[in-house]
Amino acid sequence: MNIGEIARRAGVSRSTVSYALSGKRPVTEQTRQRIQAVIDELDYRPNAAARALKEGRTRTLGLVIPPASQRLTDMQLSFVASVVEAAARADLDVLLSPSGGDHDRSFERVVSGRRVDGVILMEIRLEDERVARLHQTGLPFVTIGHTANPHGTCWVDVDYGTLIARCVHHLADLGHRDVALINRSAELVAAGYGPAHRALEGFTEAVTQRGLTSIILTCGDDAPAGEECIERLRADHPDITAAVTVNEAALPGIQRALERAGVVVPRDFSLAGVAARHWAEDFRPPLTAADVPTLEMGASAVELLLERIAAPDAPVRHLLLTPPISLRASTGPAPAR
Amino acid sequence: MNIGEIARRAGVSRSTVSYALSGKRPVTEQTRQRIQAVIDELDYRPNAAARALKEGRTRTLGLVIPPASQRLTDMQLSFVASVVEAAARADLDVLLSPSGGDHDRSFERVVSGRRVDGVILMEIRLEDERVARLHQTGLPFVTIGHTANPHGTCWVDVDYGTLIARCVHHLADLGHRDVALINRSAELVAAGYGPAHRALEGFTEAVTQRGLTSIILTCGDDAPAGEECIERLRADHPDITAAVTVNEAALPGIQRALERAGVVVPRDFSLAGVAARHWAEDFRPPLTAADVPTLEMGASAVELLLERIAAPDAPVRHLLLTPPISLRASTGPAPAR
DNA sequence: CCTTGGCGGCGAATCGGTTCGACGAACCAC
DNA sequence: GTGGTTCGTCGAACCGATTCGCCGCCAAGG
Repeated sequence: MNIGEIARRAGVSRSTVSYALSGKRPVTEQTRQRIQAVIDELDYRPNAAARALKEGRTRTLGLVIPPASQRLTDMQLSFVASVVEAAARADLDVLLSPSGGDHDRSFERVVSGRRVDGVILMEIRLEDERVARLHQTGLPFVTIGHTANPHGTCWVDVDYGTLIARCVHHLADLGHRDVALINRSAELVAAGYGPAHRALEGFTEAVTQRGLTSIILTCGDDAPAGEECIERLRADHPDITAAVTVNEAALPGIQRALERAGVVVPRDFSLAGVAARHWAEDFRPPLTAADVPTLEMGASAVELLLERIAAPDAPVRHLLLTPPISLRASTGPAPAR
Repeated sequence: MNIGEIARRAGVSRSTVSYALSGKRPVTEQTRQRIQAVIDELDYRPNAAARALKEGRTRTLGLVIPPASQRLTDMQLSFVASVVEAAARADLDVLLSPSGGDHDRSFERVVSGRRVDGVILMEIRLEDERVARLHQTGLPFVTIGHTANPHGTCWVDVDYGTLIARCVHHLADLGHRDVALINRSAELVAAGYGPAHRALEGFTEAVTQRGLTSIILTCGDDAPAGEECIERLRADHPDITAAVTVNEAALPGIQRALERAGVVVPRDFSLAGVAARHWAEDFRPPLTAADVPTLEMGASAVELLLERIAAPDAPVRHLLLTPPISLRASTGPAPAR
């Protein structure tokens, strides 16, 4: 069931079948219908490999994900979903490539076997050798998140620094004088993970600006770590009244530890941060937070990538999103001493 | 940077380069090294499309996922991760295809454009037209979950019926006389979603066998639905003492609602079920549950698929897993009346 | 010295599409 | 009737790999 078979049965040449399908040259309505009839009958679909070989493009996007062995976070998953969704809308397929760990073979296959027309990279480190590698190959790519040097690369990101700073200002406005930052895990900070670093920067800046006492904590990406973190915080700083966080996965644990300690939010303790919407809404009471627009980010990443594939030499573009902070019910005035 | 370029620079023919790379015919160590040197220098990697065209296989697996618009559950994500992981180990790439909704174009591209060597299908409905379509195309495939007619198709699944029945027996052994089933959403049940149906079957059978009073509830796949479900349950049946569930995503809400109502688990109320491990462990108190072995299932699915690709006419194989129920702390003797 | 055989390497065909140049027929204008 | 267009179609080249058949060379055996 190749194009030759179709051509033979329809009594035309292979090129005519091709033109009938692509419309790149006119074909009589009559022959077009005859061809279409044969195609429908045989359920023919052109071979993707042959087409890719001749056209020099694969109609496929590569999506590089963190190694699957470590559980993907909800937010990462959400990016995957939105990228796949956006790609499907553009009639493109998505090839997954776990990178890091011992999976660099997969990454190499994808980026240098011309298996894809472009790549979307997530979970960017401040210094990321994969970015260097992609620049080297010349393959168009867009990152979700950005490296220490933001120029020269297309990316989409959330402005964690500004958002965390806004949260701090919000808490300061409410009269809080001591604020803690519940950051991502110590490993991620050590590895130079951008959001963790930028959250820290924004926090430090805002805290200094407002003359607040600050406490900085790292916390693993799961509920037990969140519990443990709040216990640590209350043990070391019993009179703390507010915290900001970028660690959405720890929220259920944070909530549990606060409840167990008899701390009423927001009467005794205010919490704000950056989190995907459902994490914020599932928190009790609902969390005042900037909702990370994962869907929009994935879609934008695909959009930027398609632009870049179409015009590889156009100047790079960036998208730094600063979604508004949704006031919910987890922040209130500082308790009187 | 194609194979011809390498051949020219190394002073050999294209076929020799190919043989040097594949080792399918002997090549002098000397020329092999000369070729390798050129390859390293130019960072050459064979064009995947050309190879796929000639070889007739793509070294790529298709993974059909539910439409990404509806948030994927944790378990689905876990399958995706484990499939990608297992495929990477076999040096295969994974092409993602959202299906359902208006994404059938993507599905069609993947299954009939010979873009992949085989397909893994998840979120199977009891009557699933995608399975029929795949049978029609003759493309090897394996499903995670199975259809109403389990014969004729390769699949890997968890035996929800047996597991839920075991949970019911466990509760009956503890003296509980009234047991509720907290199933998946009404929509899923209506759509003929296998796990929901089989959980119901197993539940009904066990409850009948032990002569218990049963209550059957459906519940959406998120925390708020879980809360609402427990409230409904306690309003309609205030004296209920035990429940089983296959709805892991509702667990946080279930926990919250029970706490709020002052119900102490397991003193006043026992809960058991089937859930991915971390859901069970995050529950307070930790949930007595059969841990769905998602990693193993994904890996097995890939394994079965590879077998099937190698020998398409071999008899189909099934893998019905019945993981043991881990006794944790959420079940106890029925309270005295 | 001639034959046989194994080894290393080469050339050409092939996979299944797309695309370019060309060609015949029909049509119009002069 | 002839020349120029336009339209629809065809044939052939091409994309970049793999693989089959063949050939030349050198060593071993008769």
